Amino acid sequence: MIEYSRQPHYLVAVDCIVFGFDGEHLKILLVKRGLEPEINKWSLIGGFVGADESPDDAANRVLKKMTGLEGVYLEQMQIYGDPGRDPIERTFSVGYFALIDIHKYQAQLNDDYEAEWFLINDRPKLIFDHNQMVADARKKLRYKAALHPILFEMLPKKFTIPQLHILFEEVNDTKIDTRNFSRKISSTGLLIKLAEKDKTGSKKGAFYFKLDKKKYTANSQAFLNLIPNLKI
Amino acid sequence: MIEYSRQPHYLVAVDCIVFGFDGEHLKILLVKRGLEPEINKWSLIGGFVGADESPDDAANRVLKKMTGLEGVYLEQMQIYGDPGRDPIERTFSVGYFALIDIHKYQAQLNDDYEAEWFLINDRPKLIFDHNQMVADARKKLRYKAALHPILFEMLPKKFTIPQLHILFEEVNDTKIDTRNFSRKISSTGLLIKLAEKDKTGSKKGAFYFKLDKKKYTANSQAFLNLIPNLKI
DNA sequence: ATTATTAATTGTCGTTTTGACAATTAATAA
DNA sequence: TTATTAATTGTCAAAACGACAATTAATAAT
Repeated sequence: MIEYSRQPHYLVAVDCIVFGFDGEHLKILLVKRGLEPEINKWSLIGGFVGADESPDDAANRVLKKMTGLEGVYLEQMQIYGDPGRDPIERTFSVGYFALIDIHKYQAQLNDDYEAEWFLINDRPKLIFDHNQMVADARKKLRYKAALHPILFEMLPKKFTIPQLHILFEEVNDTKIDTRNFSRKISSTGLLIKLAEKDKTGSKKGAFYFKLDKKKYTANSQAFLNLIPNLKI
Repeated sequence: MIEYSRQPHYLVAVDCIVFGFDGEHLKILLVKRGLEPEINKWSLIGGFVGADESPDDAANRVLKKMTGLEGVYLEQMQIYGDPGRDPIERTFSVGYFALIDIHKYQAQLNDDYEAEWFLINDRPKLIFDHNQMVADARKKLRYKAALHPILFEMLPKKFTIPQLHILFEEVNDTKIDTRNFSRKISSTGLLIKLAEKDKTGSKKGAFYFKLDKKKYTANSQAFLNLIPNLKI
């Protein structure tokens, strides 16, 4: 008879791929690892799941510590649990991706934890299977963002259509026609046009928009087909 | 400094929601639990992750044992890890859902393991958080099946359009217009019409179809929008 | 042999969505 | 006043969509 006591016990951790957008490029937040093995090498932000917290709790705790932010958009990807993925001891890791407004990130934490933002396409090699995690996160972000309005999570409260446009192009690594993009975004009914314009970067200026929070909350799970000619 | 040795260690398990289709209704496979606590109560099929296997390995092992099948369609849902979800000891469980051809299921295993198929809408209460897992699995199955051609995994090699139609209606718990359904399924180009007809259940008979394996493999990740007026 | 019955199969049409395409507008700089 | 630059908006044909019911192929009944 199988009994609990005879079963092997393992460490369980979380690792977060933190995405941000600086107005031009998609970025991820990495830290220099603070413990052996592989100390001082670049890794995802993460930590062990404590005795009294769920994996989601642990991810939120780690995010709070490393970004200063609470209530971040967080999505569980999958569990990474190949034997030997951690050379010291069998460790399972629950992978998450997080979307944050990079401007809310508390920059002093860079020094505190040796954290740094990297361009998604120009990042250092990471420890263990973290490179695979990043690849998986990018794929899942692309998938989800094609169907659901989640990319707003990476923009400030006021943003312009051109900003949103660039973000979509960055995430999907493709060019999107401005006319069709505007029409599609507009047809979601999720945006509210503000009177103010963003004059940085152009003479004409681009109108600011904000999210219609009510509709956004109500429609956050809606299928939207936001990417033309989508193939995954 | 955080060190591995000071961290708590936990049990890690897998639990599988096994879906099948008997031609009329969606069903799930349940077993009477063979160990304390909650022995002899209905539960999902599952087991602990062994020292030398990944969670995917463990899920496949458990599925092989309980259904006799290998290479089953298996999809990881999420990890269940609330403290206290298992009253004996902190245990994480990786939830999977599996789609199998119910006719390939080896029925003698019913007796060997006290396993039984239940209508998805008429099933016993399950142990721990397994009821939540089933609800999550149903939702995820619906989501995935709306976008990707995965329901074929629950049908035999030869199947008819009416069979497929009923399966879609069962999964989505809604009526779907036959004309629009046929057109949409046909437009995927995934089906090959056979000469043979299925005469059971109607005088006219319904033509058998089979999957175009090549296109299926190539398109298994394609977005298809298979459900009309989809809201999730 | 003809008709009745039953379920499978197929077709139409107006509306909406899509994707490919470039001209216009609003502001500042020259 | 004109030039410049980026934001914004419009058209059109093709495809996809959803709502709708008639026809067909087989067997059973008369």
